[in-house]
Amino acid sequence: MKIGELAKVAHCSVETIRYYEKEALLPKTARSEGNFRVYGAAHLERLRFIRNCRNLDMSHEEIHALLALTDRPQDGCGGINDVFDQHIAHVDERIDELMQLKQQLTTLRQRCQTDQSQQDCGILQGLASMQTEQKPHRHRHLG
Amino acid sequence: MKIGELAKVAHCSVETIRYYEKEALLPKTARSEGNFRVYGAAHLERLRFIRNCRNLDMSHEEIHALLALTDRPQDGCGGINDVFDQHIAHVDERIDELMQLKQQLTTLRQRCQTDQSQQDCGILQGLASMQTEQKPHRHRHLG
DNA sequence: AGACAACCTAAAGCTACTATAGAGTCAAGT
DNA sequence: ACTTGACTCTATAGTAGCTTTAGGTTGTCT
Repeated sequence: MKIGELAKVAHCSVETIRYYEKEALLPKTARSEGNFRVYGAAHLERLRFIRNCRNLDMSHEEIHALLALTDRPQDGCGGINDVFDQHIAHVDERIDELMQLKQQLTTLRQRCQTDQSQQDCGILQGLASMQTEQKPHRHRHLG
Repeated sequence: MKIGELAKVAHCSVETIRYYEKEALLPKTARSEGNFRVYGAAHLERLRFIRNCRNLDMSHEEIHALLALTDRPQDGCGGINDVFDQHIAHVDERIDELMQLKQQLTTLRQRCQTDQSQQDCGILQGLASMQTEQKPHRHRHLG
């Protein structure tokens, strides 16, 4: 199977596959005579694994960790569970942050209900006058 | 006021201020004899505005739009309200996505409660076998 | 033989910064 | 006067996870 077909069955772009190879999430493949990448079932399985992890918003770092763990099947799955639990914790944190954010936005939004003069716009007043504060920086891969 | 002092009172880094200038969120300032940037109260106000928007997770694009609107005070604040409403909608969408994600993660997590063999690990089985699907791509600045 | 799709590599672009390198400015202390 | 140290300057690269672009090669069809 060539890269285009793999991309189709795995529902991702050709460029993404080449990118994963460069990032060592996927191994380097054999090449055809004309220097085309050649893939088999094992590659598809690994790519599916990666794409599923990405759909769960895991970072490449987390996926690398998972793949390294699965490369040592004799170790059991405790480490895998740990990576998973940490990721769930990340998602929880981000949800909490966004809920607070929404609260702030809604409160501010209520300060201007109509299309009035900018002078009187409660949103603009709020944005200009709020005390700017430091935000604790968050987990980047969850935005 | 020099850049270091502005950074302190606005609670952001010197580098961020220079970056905002390059991005045209802040105007180019006058310079001192020794080529240092010189700021006044108006700059501080604008920077506070920007930082407050960023704390509300608005993108530079959104902030540019807001600033352009405030540069025409005679237009009223309807456009500003629109930008705000759209941003709130973005946050809502992202919260919904993360809630669904959490649901998936939790379900998957329940498939493996103990440190067992990888062969039997329900999480690994899930990651390997789930149908990979296209995700609608989300608003980048909310992660 | 010529056209066209699919493939190749390398490099730049995206967001919103942060970090680094190397050089210049300025005020205080000796 | 000289040095030290804090602050400033510009330019460049790095971050995550791709996407896009440019320019060239391979393979297939007519």
